Amino acid sequence: MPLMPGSTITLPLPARFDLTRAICSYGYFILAPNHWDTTTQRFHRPLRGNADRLIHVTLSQRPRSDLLKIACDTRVDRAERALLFTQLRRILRLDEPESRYRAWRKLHPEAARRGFGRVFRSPTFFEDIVKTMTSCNVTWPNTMRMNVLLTARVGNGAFPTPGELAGWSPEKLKASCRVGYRAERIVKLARDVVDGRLDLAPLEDMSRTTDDVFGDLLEIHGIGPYAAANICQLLGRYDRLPIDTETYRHFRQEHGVRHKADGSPRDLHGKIERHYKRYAPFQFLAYWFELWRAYERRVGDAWNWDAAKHGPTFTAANLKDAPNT
DNA sequence: GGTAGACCTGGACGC
DNA sequence: GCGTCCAGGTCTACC
Repeated sequence: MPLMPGSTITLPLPARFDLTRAICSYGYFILAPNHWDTTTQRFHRPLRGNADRLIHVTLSQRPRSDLLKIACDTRVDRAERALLFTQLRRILRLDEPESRYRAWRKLHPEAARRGFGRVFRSPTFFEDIVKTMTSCNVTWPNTMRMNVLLTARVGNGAFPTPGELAGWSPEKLKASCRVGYRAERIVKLARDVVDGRLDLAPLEDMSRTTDDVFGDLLEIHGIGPYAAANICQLLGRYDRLPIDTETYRHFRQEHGVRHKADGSPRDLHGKIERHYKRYAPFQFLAYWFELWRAYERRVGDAWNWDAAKHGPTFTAANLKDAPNT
């Protein structure tokens, strides 16, 4: 992505922050419109400025620097700089208190040594919900394709806003972006947000309990137990585990649980929750660190993953027979 | 409360 | 090239 002349701004970072680790920590970092350049180790994506105008940013950090460098492809004013900071703080989880991550590092020294803590997410809560919808009941390469098409055909190069998606019919979205039956759910979500029937702010309220938020998320059409738990972690609530078939596969391979000893899926579900309970309230981070390390042992460090080359390898068919060495 | 079947797509496979 | 099967999480109808 060529850099156009524009503003370069900086954002202070907490001690020990590592941009590479923070970005390359969750699969969404290779979903459009995110782009991680494995050669330069820089992160590109479009963000929204005044009146939702597009601003392409390139993020970089010098070794051991406590400043994030943000190169923009256009000049930004003070108001837009504040908008960019809000979105970037969310992506990098800089809006979460550092004390939480100190507690996490103390609880899990191995993760601390690897610099694993802040897990990548989207610049807006809405994008995280839609990305989660596109990751359900579908293989990972298909999730990647849906996000490419949503970005290209609805968002004109950026991830679509609720307003943009609300203007599409489910039929047109299905045909154009290959999202299948998710089209009706995505459009309904967008329209509910635009029309004020769904207020996302209470879901981001960290003074509420996770059980409360989880229950509200289940009220959203298209969000079931797995998606709600995943959205909880995206909201910074790590005490819920998004357990899916990939979790089952990983747990069986990583912990040597045999099929005969598994019992029913519900039994295995309970076993998984009991296993990670020791890391409360950071169960998700412990689980994800373990799963992410298993992926890296197979295909190399995440910061060298190229979307086109490595994306298609993350399918159950490819992973199920390979040992977690 | 539990369960079966439909939803939708793309890839794998057999012919 | 075509048809069939499969993986994936959620919803709905039914018991």
